[in-house]
Amino acid sequence: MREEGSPVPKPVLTARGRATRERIVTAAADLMHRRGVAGTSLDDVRAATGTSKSQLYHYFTDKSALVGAVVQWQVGRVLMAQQPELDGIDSMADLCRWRDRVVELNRDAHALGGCPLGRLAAELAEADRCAPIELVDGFAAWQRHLALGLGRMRDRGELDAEPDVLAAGLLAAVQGGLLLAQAARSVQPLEAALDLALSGVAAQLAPSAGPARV
Amino acid sequence: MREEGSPVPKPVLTARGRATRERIVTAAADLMHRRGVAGTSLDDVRAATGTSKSQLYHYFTDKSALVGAVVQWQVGRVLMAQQPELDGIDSMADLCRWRDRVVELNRDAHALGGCPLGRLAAELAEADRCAPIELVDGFAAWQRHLALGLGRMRDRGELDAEPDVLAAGLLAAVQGGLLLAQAARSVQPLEAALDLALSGVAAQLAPSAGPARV
DNA sequence: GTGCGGTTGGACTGCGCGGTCCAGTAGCTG
DNA sequence: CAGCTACTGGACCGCGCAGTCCAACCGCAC
Repeated sequence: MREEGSPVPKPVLTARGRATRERIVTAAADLMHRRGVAGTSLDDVRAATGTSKSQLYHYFTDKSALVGAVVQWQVGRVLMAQQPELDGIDSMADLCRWRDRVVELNRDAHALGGCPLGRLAAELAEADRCAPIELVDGFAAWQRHLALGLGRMRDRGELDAEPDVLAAGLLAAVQGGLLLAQAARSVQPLEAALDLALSGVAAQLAPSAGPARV
Repeated sequence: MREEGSPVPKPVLTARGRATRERIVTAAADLMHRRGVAGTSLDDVRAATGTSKSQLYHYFTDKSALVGAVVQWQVGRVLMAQQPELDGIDSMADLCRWRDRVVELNRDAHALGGCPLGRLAAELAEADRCAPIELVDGFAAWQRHLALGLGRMRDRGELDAEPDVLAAGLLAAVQGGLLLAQAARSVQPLEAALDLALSGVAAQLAPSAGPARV
């Protein structure tokens, strides 16, 4: 889904070019996370990166192309931040460890900013226009990672439910929890959301495995 | 929280004035729900309401004041749309009926737009600046309605958990589910989120009551 | 050295935005 | 009727925005 031979001409970049492009994307991602996409002007990005207007338009056709790159970058960053807990899910205890990791990440950020992907999703998905594909793909990838772990649990007979549906519910709990956490400036809603969702997962553990702590 | 003798002079409004003001708020709420706050200009509102610039500034000191009024109006509207299911919660079956109502509302909207409050929250709560008080109050009111119902269940000995925490988790499930539903253009994530959360509530029913359908 | 293409700086443009201002009208009170 | 005030219409302003353009600058190949 990246680096493929796309229909666009794909301008060749030197090492210096790639570095500049990445500087732009990371700074833009940070600004857009803090102030929103609409609240971030290209001049802001220019000032934050010490670049010039022509550079922005050299590497990106327009602002929406930059936003697309930011979305892709944030998807990778969010998934990376949950490693190795996300990919290591193989039991109810692992799931709780992942929960703790997500809460810890939000606590480190002082419950500010919410989820970068959630923020982008809320702002970019308008009623008329569809959410950018990169964003939908990002959520799908996140959900798939969760579903893989839940699938392992099911295959071992520990879990008795559809992994994809559970994963969607867990992801929603994260997003909703982070949204309320940001509004309330407290991690408490995130913890409540995750605990309730995990309790729902635990309720569907196979009887032989017995109940787990939540 | 409304109509109190606030420190601002509170200009007296005639019947006509009130009607115009309400026309502005409702149209602005609709536009901001569809295109976001930043994506809605005062000229858009002006055009949609057939009013003039001076009228907007006659009833609202500036755009942020209009946004505040929109938030308050949406809070009322969202809570109203869930009546009577929201206030009638008194058992696990009632909770499921409320779930069905929320899903139905989103299905009617073709899974577009998400929750008006969620959208406003994501856009207005920036990392630096706090979310508007009206919005935080709105979420708190919503959570309180849920907690009241859960509290009734607990008082009857049907439920064995903290109503406030459960309510926060449920609200997060709604918000996250709606966010993902909007991104995916499908009610499925919302259903998964609510089912998982309700399963978590069911898991905390008092033993004597026995498990309920989820 | 020369040539060339990726790269950079920054002035410039057109426009849409939030916000201001003032003159005019509707509608109520006496 | 007069007079007051809420209300309305619309021209206007300054600014910040996305996007354009062109001249210069590297750094590598030969």
